[in-house]
This record gives sequence, C-alpha cells and structure tokens, in this order.
Amino acid sequence: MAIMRDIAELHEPEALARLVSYRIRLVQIAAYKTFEARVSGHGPAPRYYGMLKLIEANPGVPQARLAEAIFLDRSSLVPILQELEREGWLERRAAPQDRRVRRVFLTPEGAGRLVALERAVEEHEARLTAGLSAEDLETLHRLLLRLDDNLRDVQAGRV
Amino acid sequence: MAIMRDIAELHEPEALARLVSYRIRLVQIAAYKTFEARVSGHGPAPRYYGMLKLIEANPGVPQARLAEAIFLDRSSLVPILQELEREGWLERRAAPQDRRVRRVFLTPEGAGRLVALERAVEEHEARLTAGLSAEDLETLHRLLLRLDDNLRDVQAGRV
DNA sequence: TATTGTTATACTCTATAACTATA
DNA sequence: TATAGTTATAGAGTATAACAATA
Repeated sequence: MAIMRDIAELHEPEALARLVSYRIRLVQIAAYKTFEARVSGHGPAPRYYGMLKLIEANPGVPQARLAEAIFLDRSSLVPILQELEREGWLERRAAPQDRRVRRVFLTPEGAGRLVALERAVEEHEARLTAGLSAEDLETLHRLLLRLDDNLRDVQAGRV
Repeated sequence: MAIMRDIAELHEPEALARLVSYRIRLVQIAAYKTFEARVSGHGPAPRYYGMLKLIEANPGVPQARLAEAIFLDRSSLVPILQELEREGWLERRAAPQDRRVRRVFLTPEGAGRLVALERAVEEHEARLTAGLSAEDLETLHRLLLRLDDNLRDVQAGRV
C-alpha cells in the first residue's frame, strides 16, 4: 500500500450512486473481506457461519435441503461438509428410513465452538451497524427483507 | 429443479435472521445471480457495469486507480480490461507525461452500448426495489451509506 | 422415473510473486 | 526506491455431467 501517494478518489456518477444493487454489492464485498480479515482461529468455519447456524437450528437436515438453503449445488456442498466433518464441526449420519439421505448434525464440540465464533460474528455486526439506532436497524431489516421477497418473486418467475 | 417435491423451508434461527451482514449477503448473492440470469446480449459487460460507469465518469483514469476503486489487485484488472478492449467497449492510451501509465477511456461505441445496458440495469433495479416508496429508498440509501462508512473506518484501522 | 450423494472435470475469479519500464 | 502495467502461476469457489444406490 502506498502511503504518501495522492489518492484522489474517483467520481461516482449519480446513476451509479443511486443504485441499491450497486451499494449493496460494495457493502457486502467490503463486509465479507473485513470479516474474513478480522476473524481468525476458527479454521474454515467463519465463512460457513450461516450454514452452521442453520444446521444447529435444523438438526439432521439432509444435505440437499442445506444446499438449497444457501443457494449451492449439492455437489458443491460435498467438499465443504467433508472439510467441516474432518475438522470436527459436524457429522453426517445415514437416514434409516431413506438410505439415500445423509443427515447433518453439529457435533457437541462444534456446537461449543460455534458459541465462540458467534461472539466474533456479533462483534463484526456491531462494527458494521455502529451508529444505527434500534429504529434504524428495524427499518433496515424491513427494507432488506422486502428486497429479498422481490428477488424470490423474480426467481420463482412471478415477475 | 424438482416440481412436486415437498419443499419444507429450513428454520432460520433468530440469531441469524437478526444479522444485517447475513441478510445483505443473501440479498446480494440473489440479486447478482438474478441480474446475470436476466441480462443477456451485452457480452461480458454486465458484471462490469459499475466499472464501466466509473470509466465513463472518469475518462482517462489510470488502471491502478480503477483497480483500487473496485477493490481489485491491479494484476486482476489486466485480463478484464483486455477482454473489454478486445470487445470494443474501451481503449487504453499511453500517458505522455508518465509513460508507465495507461489511461482508460470508453470508446464511442462502448458509451453507446452502455446506454442500452443501463436500461437493463434500471429494469433489474426496479424489480429489486419494487414496493419501496421514495422515502423508503432514501432511508435505505442513507443506512447503506452508513454501513459503508463504518466499514471504511474498520479498513482504515480507525476502529 | 426421480432423488441423493458423490466424483471427475472445467471454468471463473482472484491474489501473489516476479519481471520491465519508467519515475 | 517507488510505481504502473504485465505475466505466470496457484488457489478458492463454483457448476455441469455422469454415476451408483435407492426410492
């Protein structure tokens, strides 16, 4: 990184600055990079925090349902689960009633480690949302959920 | 895609649903995929729409400044610019006053094609933000910009 | 016939390191 | 010494296609 160089920022045209899709993309890229840079000591888990919380809340979820929930092809999920299983975060058990299925569970150790990871996530969240009032946060959630709904309509072909 | 299968959705725990970072990540992934799926006929340009608008607003920007603006290493930008140059969107000219620098400009053809692309972008934006009032949009922008500011503070080491 | 999990494979995107030419 | 652009290279992360097992 240069230190003494003149860093005149580029002009961001109004047609760009006005786009919610553009701003959300920039914020999410920066938030993700910041999170990965700040959180260490949890192995490969931080990037899968959301998935691990979903497994915790849905013990025994089949791999295919999990893949859908996080918008991944089920083949893409395989090496991820294999790594997290190898590292002791989760385990997979064959389902007796449908022997095609493997059900995913957190290990007790994984559940414990997830508590520590959650603290790091909450710290990151606090830095991200610093200065927002409780009302701001509620409004932001409401608006983001509306965007989410709109996108589901598009994906479902309803729009 | 299965059609008749039972698609019981996973339970999303409150600790996850409450996270702005989680919701923004999901929305941005879905928005980006929707955009890529819907916009065709513009070659490789759609994913670089933001960068092309920045070039348009900052004609002659050096490659290195452009890379910083979109959070890319300058080496990562090279093949992108080469492709867009090959496809006629932009051109690069050596800077006489500093012969290390190559200045980036839209071609007249690129500027024209960007108008058509912009229409597609605006349609996507309209689908994304459907149902939001003008006041909602203004609030959303204000809150997202605050998140952006917070992240810049973190990246600059001020937090 | 359809679904689940898996493998092999390839493609996209990105960063790092090393190089050159310039300043 | 530092910066700009480039190349070679490697590593993530992802999807597609094909397969066996099972429903």
